[in-house]
Amino acid sequence: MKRTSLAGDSCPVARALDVFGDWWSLLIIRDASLGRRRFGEFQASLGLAKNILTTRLRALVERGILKTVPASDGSAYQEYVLTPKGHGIFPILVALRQWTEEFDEHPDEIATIMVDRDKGKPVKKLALLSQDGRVLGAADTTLKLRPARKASRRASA
Amino acid sequence: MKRTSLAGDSCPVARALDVFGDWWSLLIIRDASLGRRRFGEFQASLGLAKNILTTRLRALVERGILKTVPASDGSAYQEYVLTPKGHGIFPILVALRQWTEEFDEHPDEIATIMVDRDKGKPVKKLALLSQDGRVLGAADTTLKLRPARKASRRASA
DNA sequence: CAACGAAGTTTAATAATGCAACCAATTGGA
DNA sequence: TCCAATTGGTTGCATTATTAAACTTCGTTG
Repeated sequence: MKRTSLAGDSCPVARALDVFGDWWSLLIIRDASLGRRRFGEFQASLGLAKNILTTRLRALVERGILKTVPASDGSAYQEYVLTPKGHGIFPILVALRQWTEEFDEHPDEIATIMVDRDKGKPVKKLALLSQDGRVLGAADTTLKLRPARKASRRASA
Repeated sequence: MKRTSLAGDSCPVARALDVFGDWWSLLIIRDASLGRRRFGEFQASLGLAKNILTTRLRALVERGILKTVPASDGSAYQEYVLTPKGHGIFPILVALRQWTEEFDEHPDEIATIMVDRDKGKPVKKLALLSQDGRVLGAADTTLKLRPARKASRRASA
């Protein structure tokens, strides 16, 4: 079976999914972005098996999403915190959240809303803008082949 | 495996992942948003096993992301197209794409860039704004308990 | 109407997941 | 200081998912 790896794919969506596209990683990242850091915190919050959590944490560290830091409350245990690369996933979490807010069949089951810390008011929907400031929908965009950057650096197809 | 269902979770991120958080669904949705509609197109593009594709397509139809339409080129086969709920996933695809563009170790392997159809220029990064127009980062946001919905007042925007 | 292709289904092997039990090091407490 | 509980795992085993490939069932084509 050997779950097909998407790592070599040329599509950036696939490449992202290859890094954190499994069943648990994004939830771990969500928890981390909410300030959870300890193995036990993740395990209690997510309710996943500990061996799976071990595997996932290791993979996320390996891929540069999380890093382990020695302590924080003085104990000899280690903690898992987001790297900048991990913090960069935040917009994806927001997009997922907003999709549920808009399309879920049971919005009454959603417990939380995202607000800006200053005013406490709900944030606006993520907006995709053109360089001249127009709001773009899916139909207003296209994909173009990435212009070749440096010299000849043709990896695989 | 019995992949634990996230359907009943109160976190909107988990609820979204429950719908299309598996290994293939988002790629199928990506393909659909690029205009692919036929079983064979998806299979050829994604290179996944046909039985898996069958399962995934069925699940996505069941969950209201895709719908089957009778034809389009006159043949008696059916096609799979995005519903509005499915089109709503577009920002998530954009967010995934932009994360890879920013953080991938091998950006030279990314084949395409997203441009606005009018000008052909790259789109800007998704921006999260407060209601008064400030750009918000993860640290500028918090989660609040969703206010209980009043029956008489109108639903929130 | 025979052959071909599209769209699945079935089957069997293999890999990922979940659960529970186990274990070593750390910590807290008496 | 010594012991018990907690933390952070590891190990086995049963269960479920994924995969590739062979097989089926149509519709389409020559």
